[in-house]
Amino acid sequence: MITNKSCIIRLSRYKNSLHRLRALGFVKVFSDNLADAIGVLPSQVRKDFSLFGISGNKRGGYQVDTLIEKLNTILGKEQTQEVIVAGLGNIGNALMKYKGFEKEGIKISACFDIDSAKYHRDAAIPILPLEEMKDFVRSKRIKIGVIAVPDIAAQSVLDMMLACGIKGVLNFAPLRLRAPEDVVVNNVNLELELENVIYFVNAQEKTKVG
Amino acid sequence: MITNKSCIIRLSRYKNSLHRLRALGFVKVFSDNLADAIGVLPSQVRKDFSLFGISGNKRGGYQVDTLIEKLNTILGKEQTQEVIVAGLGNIGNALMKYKGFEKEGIKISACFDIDSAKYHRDAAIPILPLEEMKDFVRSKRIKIGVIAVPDIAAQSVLDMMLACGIKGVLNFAPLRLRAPEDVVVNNVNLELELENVIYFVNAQEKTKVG
DNA sequence: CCTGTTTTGTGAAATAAGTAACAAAAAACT
DNA sequence: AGTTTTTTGTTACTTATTTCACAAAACAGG
Repeated sequence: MITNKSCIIRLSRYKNSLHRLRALGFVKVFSDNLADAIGVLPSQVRKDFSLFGISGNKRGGYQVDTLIEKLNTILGKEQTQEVIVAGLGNIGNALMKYKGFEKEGIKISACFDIDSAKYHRDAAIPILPLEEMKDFVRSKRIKIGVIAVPDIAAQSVLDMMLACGIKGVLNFAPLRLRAPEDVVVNNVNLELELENVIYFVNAQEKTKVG
Repeated sequence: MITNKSCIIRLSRYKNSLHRLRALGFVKVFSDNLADAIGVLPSQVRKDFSLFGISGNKRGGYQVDTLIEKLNTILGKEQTQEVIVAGLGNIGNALMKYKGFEKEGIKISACFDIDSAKYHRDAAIPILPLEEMKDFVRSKRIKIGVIAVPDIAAQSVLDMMLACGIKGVLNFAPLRLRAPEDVVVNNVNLELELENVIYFVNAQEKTKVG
């Protein structure tokens, strides 16, 4: 099992670029096309592929269709992935309306919230009470959850998800959650991402002056 | 200038943890408290601090207040950072309503969109036509922008921002944007983050079986 | 004031990640 | 058919990041 997160992220990027290239009429690509597209060196592309046993043709490059298929297999996208969302605040709402997931084979199957005013059982994406999470997740064998609840509730929602059998979580709450080793927690922290930009802009300014 | 992005991200995390620790009554902390809080080793904490010339007291640890101040200085947070947002779709909307920024000293000064139905000049955060970006950004000397527009528009919005003098961008569009070397572009791609979780969950499953 | 303990700060060692280089394969051209 | 060109796949090299280890400083207790 490859544990290098940035390598997996690159695979996703290759895949995205390949979709665009295919739309432009490309039937085969070379490592330097992909490298250009995502901003790395061609040798990085070949190395990444080599790690996952993806091979092309010497001088012939890679067949776009085959490559996309292989990447989808590696990334676990042969079938639609169902996920649940906890928390129907700003972020939860945006995620539910977000069009980007569907075309990537990701389906939000339900949203869970604590506020009964928000429940909407018959919506395209049903909004259910937290108490129903266990039944829902177990019956549908869902493995992936998104945490979009306020900080204070995040750990208890994670614990609830774990109890339901969820094995991977995307966490938007800006704190470190405790989970067993075999559970994947990926954090997205918007303040932090912005702070990062701010730091580098300031640092840039300083070096320019000094 | 330190160019190690993950190091800067850790600094932000230390700062966030320190706020929580302070709220709990901590006056001083040790490297292993912070290490625990963000999930790294104590030596990593000390090394990060050492890189930025942050020092504590041997045996006495670090004063929480002083440490927060130093981190804020490094992260460029002595004064409120103003940012603009382009695109009032799902993500743009969520960002504008999001409470997390304010307490981090980040202020969304305006939002720009192409759709005249959305304009709202007198709102707390004004929603303005894209054409007004240049005047607005220049008069307020804003350096940071957020791109939350559809893929196809992303590059042209970035170019517009660059022409306004924006020096750092947080990009939510799932493609690589071209920008000069001295401009910071930080990408947040939600599909990709989820795909990453999906990959590791699947990989976990496989190793368990095989 | 001395001894023992704790915790920092840093230079050295280990690990991980990225880059370069080149032989081998495949296609194109003559 | 042979030669040239192109592009992969992999090994070796380089750079970056993390972890270890320990001396030096600071405090506490007798």
